[in-house]
Amino acid sequence: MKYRLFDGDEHTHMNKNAYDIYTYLFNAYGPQGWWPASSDFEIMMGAILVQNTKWLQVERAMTRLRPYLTPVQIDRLPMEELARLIRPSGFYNMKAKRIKNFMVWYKRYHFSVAEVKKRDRQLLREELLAINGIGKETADVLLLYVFGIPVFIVDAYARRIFERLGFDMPKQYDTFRMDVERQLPKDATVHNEFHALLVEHAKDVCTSVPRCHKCPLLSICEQRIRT
DNA sequence: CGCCAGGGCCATA
DNA sequence: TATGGCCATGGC
Repeated sequence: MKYRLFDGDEHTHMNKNAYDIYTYLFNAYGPQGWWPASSDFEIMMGAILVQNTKWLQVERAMTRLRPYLTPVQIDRLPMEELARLIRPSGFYNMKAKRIKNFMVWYKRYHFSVAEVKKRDRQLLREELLAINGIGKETADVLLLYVFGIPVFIVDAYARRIFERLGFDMPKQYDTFRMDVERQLPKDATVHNEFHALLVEHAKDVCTSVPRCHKCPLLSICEQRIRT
């Protein structure tokens, strides 16, 4: 038996589960104040470094990278040197190249977040996705946490949590993303917190795939239609 | 020891 | 469209 997340009329209360989950998590954990970085550029680097890696490894890499943590310096850094610095994050050759690819794009905006923000949202997402090494999740992290655009980030944690709660999951990234976005206010702050809260919840209690019967979130989700 | 983490690309069918 | 191999470190 599975629960359906996104069936029915989107204007009925039956279709507000994503927002109910958000509300529960926010009340349980409080505001998270993400992304864990002290500058926009650090968020950009972190977004790439965290690909399929634990955050602890990103912190190690970031510590080594911090003396060079400005766009101009990273842009100047030889690929081999960059790879050496970010080694603890794993996949360091790939990621060094991906950072370089990203820098080529960012340079077109004169390393200015304000410049990028002038761009149309849809176009901006497409531009980011056109960079080799920037996939949908990484693009959405940048859109949300750097450029303040309200998007739902579909990561392994989000999939795992919704899966564990018994939802019949959309397979496609954008399908899942848009289904959730439809249920939340188009507010960057809400999406910012939601993603952070899902990560927090995942690290807290939802640490493995098998279904959890104790999670308090289940009582919220059980109000849903059964299939 | 083996498993896997806040992915993404590319080749193949 | 959908898998599978690949990239690589460090914690458990």
